[in-house]
Amino acid sequence: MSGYKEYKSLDLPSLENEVGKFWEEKKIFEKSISTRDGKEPFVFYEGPPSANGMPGIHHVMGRAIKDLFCRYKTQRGFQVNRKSGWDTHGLPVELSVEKNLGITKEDIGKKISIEEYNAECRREVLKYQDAWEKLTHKMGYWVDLKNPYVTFDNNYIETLWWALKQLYDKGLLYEGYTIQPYSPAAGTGLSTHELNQPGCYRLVKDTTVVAQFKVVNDEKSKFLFHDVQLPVYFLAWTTTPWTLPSNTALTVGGEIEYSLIQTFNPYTAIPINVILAKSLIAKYFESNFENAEMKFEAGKKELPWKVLSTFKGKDLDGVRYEQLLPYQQPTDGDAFKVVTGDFVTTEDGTGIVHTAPSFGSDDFRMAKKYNLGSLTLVDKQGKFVDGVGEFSGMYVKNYKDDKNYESPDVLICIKLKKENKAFKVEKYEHNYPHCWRTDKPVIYYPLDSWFVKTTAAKDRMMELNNTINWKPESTGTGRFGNWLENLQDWNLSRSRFWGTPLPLWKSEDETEVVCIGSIADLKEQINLSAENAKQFGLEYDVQSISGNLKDLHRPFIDRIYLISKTGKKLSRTPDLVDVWFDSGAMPYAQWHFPFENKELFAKNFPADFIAEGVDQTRGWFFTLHALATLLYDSVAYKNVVSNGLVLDKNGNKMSKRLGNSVDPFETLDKYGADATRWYMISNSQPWDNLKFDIAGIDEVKRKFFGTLYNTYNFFALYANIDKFNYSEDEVPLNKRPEIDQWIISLLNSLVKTVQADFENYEPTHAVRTIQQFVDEHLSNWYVRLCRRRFWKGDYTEDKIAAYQTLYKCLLTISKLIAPVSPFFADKLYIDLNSVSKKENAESVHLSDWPETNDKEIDSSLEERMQIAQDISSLVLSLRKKVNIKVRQPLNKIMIPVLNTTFKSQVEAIQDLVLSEVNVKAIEFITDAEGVIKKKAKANFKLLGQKLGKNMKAAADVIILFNQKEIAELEKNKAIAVLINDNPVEILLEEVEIFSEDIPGWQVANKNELIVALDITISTSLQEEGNARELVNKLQKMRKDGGFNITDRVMLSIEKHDFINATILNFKNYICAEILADDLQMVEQLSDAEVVEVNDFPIKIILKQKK
RNA sequence: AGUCCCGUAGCUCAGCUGGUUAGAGCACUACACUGAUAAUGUAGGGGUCGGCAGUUCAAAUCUGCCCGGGACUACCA
Repeated sequence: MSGYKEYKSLDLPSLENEVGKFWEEKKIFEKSISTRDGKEPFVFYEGPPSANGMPGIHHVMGRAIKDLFCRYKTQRGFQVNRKSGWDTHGLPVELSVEKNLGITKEDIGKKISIEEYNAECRREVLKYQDAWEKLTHKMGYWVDLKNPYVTFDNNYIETLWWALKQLYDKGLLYEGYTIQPYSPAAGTGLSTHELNQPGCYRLVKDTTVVAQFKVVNDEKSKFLFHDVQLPVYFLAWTTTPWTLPSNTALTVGGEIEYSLIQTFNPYTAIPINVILAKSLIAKYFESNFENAEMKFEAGKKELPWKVLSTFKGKDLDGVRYEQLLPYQQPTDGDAFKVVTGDFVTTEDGTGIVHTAPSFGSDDFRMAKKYNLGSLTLVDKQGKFVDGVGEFSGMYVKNYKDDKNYESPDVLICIKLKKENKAFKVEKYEHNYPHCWRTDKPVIYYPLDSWFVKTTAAKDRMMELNNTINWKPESTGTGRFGNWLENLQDWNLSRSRFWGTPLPLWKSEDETEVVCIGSIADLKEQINLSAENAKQFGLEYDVQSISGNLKDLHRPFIDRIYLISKTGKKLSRTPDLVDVWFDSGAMPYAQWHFPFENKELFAKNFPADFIAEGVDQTRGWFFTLHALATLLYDSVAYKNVVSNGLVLDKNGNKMSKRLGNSVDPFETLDKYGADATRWYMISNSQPWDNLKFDIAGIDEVKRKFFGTLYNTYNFFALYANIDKFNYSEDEVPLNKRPEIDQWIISLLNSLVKTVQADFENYEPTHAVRTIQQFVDEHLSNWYVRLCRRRFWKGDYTEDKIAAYQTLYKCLLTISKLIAPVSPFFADKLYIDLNSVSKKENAESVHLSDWPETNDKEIDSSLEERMQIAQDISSLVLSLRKKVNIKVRQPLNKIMIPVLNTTFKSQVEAIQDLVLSEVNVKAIEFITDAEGVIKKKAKANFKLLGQKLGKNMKAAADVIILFNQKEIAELEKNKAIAVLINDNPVEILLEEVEIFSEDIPGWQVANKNELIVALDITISTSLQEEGNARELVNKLQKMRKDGGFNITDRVMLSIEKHDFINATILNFKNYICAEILADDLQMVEQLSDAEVVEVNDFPIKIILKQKK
């Protein structure tokens, strides 16, 4: 029979390689699903990564979390399908293609055809697929890579169309002309997601101006001119002076108080009256010069001012003013008047907001509400259109990196200053969004877009969100909840090339719109178009148009046009769909639902579990949720883990630029996936950021895997000698020694804890608990104390019990760690099981989660063992204090006992302790002898509630209780005392009674436990100590001599006064320990080895018996 | 600017619903032990629990404000 595999060293990477090959050959992953056929599914959705970039170490983190719960659920008996996916559309792909080809957006369709361009994107997008798959295998992430969903797939797109059509039919898809972030440099609108790439908002210094808008004196405004004949101006602040030519209104807050102030223009010194929010006066005027003499020179600081009147914003409603920069006038509505809006604040500016409907969304809203006209005097390239005087053709920001660039912001301010239209011009530092791709400032610009009316389902989305189990909870209620509360409609349109085309066909006059929900639908529309065309005598070649259906991307789809029944030509709206729609619709699209797999979909919706980075909260987590709510009035996922970032060891973000990023392949190659995964999961909660330190992986490897490996090797070594293969009947637990019962009890508790933690998506606690069990309890206590049981004596029931116990612990551990460290776990499982054949699973990942047995949990035993460990630790520390090595036996330890339960607890573990600390006996000291002095201490928790304010005084009283008082308390279970002159009865259970030091002994204590050690060494103890020392040296000689553990030996020792008696008295012991068949004392030994035994040189010859 | 998370030993982190010597591992130092040996044990130093206030008999723990780090959100003129 071949025994348990023994190992020379722990080499995780090569072990993983081997296990990985085994999984592949035996199709273990496939079996982990197929063997669960018919079982309850546990539905997991894989968030699709984009394979146009290399995977990073944070992907290992994210995937470790996903993998561990899927594996765990499999062990629990669920069937866990894991379809992989690739996110293939979107700007990042397009941009890297542009970069590769050295082109810009404007070149597409000119220098390169859309067809070629998109073909390039298709190639680019899976550029690193190999690397991703390699990482997947290497890190042991189990996901079905053979049948991934790919978002550029026609089938996938068809489902997206279906979803869009559903929304369209429900009236949840609409077209709107709105103000959106727009990057003139990139020539595209930007999504909020893109705008919120890290670093997009940057502190910039802009030239800002408080402009003067001259009030028209008429019926409405005459209250402003009542006292004075001076011109009156509204003061309005802007950080974007370039929008001033497009100003068509001013917005005030209806309830905000405004003041009319008499003063001078600081630049021209022309006497003026100005209007601004009362609470902001101090921002522009110094209190020193209030009501000063009305005299001012340009450039001086002493600007006199005087409040003439104060009124509410609503009084200004409808007041007209003269256009500030009259280059062009709006034709689409009223203009140049004051309106009221609730968004106005008095935090900065003047409380009067310059309103340019084309360049701000609040502005746009005001324009809609008050039917204001608009001026769009900047084109899509970001330059002023013709007809804006000297500014015509100028770029509003330096988009072209022109060295001689002059900012229109500055020029406009200069102009306004000269014309007595600027009250204050200054540089101002503020956050402003920039295009993440071009680094250039974004402007807000009116664009036509299609929206999903997510606001319609806002309340429902919030309700459904409350049913989702978020880890951590705060992300769900806080970050996600707040986001839902402030929900805006979802802007779907993207004017790009590589992505899912919007399935909308429109007539040129925009009166007719068709939304297509499937390829069949489109075919039908094409056939209908042919009929309609015939009716109107138009040409329409069904064949050539249908030829464009093979690939639903642009440009083919754009070539399809339709003819409506009124004879109008309908062309496709050229926009693409936001890529987040792609991934948000993956629950449906991954199955090509509803065109195929209806049942499969029904079984796999919603997901039980998803996990991604916290940065996906407003990304994937949102789009999944929004679409599920809108389409199915359901959540898309029931449990979601949002993990934090992986930072470098100093807590900085990893970036290629800083050179502090960690290569996942290198890490996995060097340390292995198991150690890396274990480190990541154990080091910090998944939702906290991980400060990734390579040294931590090393520690995990040594501390955890090293210990576990050592424990296994220890087991294998002796089990092989004894040919233990678990063929014997199970030794009943109650027939096994206490220590076996104890470790089994702990093991049961461990399984329970770990199981609960995994169920609650708390992997970190689970992993730490396992680690503690393996290190502290299994290795450093159980194995350490039981070593002799394994290598001493015959193959008795006790020995079998020891093997069975340790085997069970190891096998159970292999199952518990399988979700987190799948390779090592499987190796351990297979190595154990291949000899015992106790289980019939081929791999730990096909095995079932261990059962727990509450009857095997014995908390009083666990408590006892804790006492044993404490006593041992105290005795060892005492030995250390007096410098007596453990090999030197001592007579006794003494322990004061204050009650009988404690005494019986110690008696039960007496033998363990005695052999552990090498002492002959435990002596119990009771207070009957009067040796120990009792003390009492308040139980703060109990007494605090009872006494409240008197707690402190009571504690002081109790600690001073004398022996008599304590005796009374113990006898009567209560004692009456005076606390702050109040009579109070203190109950026995409200105090803790402990003993003070034992006078005259070497004592040590831990909390209430006190241990004293008798350190007198008699001659026989000394001899025994010598014997043990000698045995130790002989064992070393055996080992150095390369003897096998089971080899028998012959021993000769040269006589020496120091050792003669020892050998005489302990001959049998010595021989037994070192497996000597013969021990001879000789007068003189030549060629002998000299060993020091307790400082005396002893000559010895040790020979292997042939 | 708002929302959320984090701040405990040199490092990485525990410390649950407030309760009296604030813990563990790593690292460091010293000493032991050892047929699990590229392990193990014991002891030691090292903390104003980010700061300030409040609630309470009692605060690392609850509340408020502030500081520092991070994430997310944001047209704030």
